[in-house]
Amino acid sequence: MVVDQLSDADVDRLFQALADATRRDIVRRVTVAEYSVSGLAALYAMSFAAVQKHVAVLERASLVTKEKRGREQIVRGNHEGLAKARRLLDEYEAIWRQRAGRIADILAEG
Amino acid sequence: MVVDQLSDADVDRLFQALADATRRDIVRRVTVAEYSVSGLAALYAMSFAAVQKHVAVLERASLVTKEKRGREQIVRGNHEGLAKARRLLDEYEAIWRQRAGRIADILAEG
DNA sequence: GTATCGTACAACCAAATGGTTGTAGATCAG
DNA sequence: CTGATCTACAACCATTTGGTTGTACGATAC
Repeated sequence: MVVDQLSDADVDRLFQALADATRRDIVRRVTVAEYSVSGLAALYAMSFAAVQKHVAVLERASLVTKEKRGREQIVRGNHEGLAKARRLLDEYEAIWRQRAGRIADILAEG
Repeated sequence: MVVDQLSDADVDRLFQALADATRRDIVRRVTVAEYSVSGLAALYAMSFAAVQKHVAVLERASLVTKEKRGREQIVRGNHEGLAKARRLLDEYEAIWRQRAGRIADILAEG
């Protein structure tokens, strides 16, 4: 049962966003607690602009959300994006199990 | 409980490999049935060499395996890679649920 | 008001990506 | 043996990516 209405481009963006260690670390951190962009930037050995770009990539992939608070931009984990990624991998697993089932059937027949 | 011994680079390769629609399609197909590299190449509007590169990316990410049979190279889905990716997302989900639990606790206290 | 902080964004650069064509080595068919 | 098929890989090209520095602007502190 296909539930999500995700275009190929959406899925590309999702996995692409997850394909970087710094971004995965950001996702973990903002899931546990709130961070401003500069708060995040302070954690990594790279420029503010670089971290800001990473956050933008995660936002486009629906893995985090940003909310303006005063002059800060608060970054939070977005469960929806993560859930979508998981559901996609679940579909692949389902295909795999079907295949395993068919093989078992064939062996049972033979 | 962390089970896998995956380096950041391994995880990068995994998600990077999944971040392309052609490659995801290849993974689905070779999970369902066996294909030679040229058999796969016939399915897509791109050169044999391009498809071969995609297969190589998937192989490095442990999402497919190749096995020589005569002059053909048979490509099959590799469940291990897929399972690793899923387990990673499961860990993220676990972090999310812990967070949700903490929030529930705070609300219960307050 | 002025200085500072947090953010956004442009311009730039090196490296990686996703594609191409061409060449060459194995393997199989006749 | 010869020719066709399957694969691998190099060289090349355009675009994207992940980083940099610099500039600009709104919000805050003094």
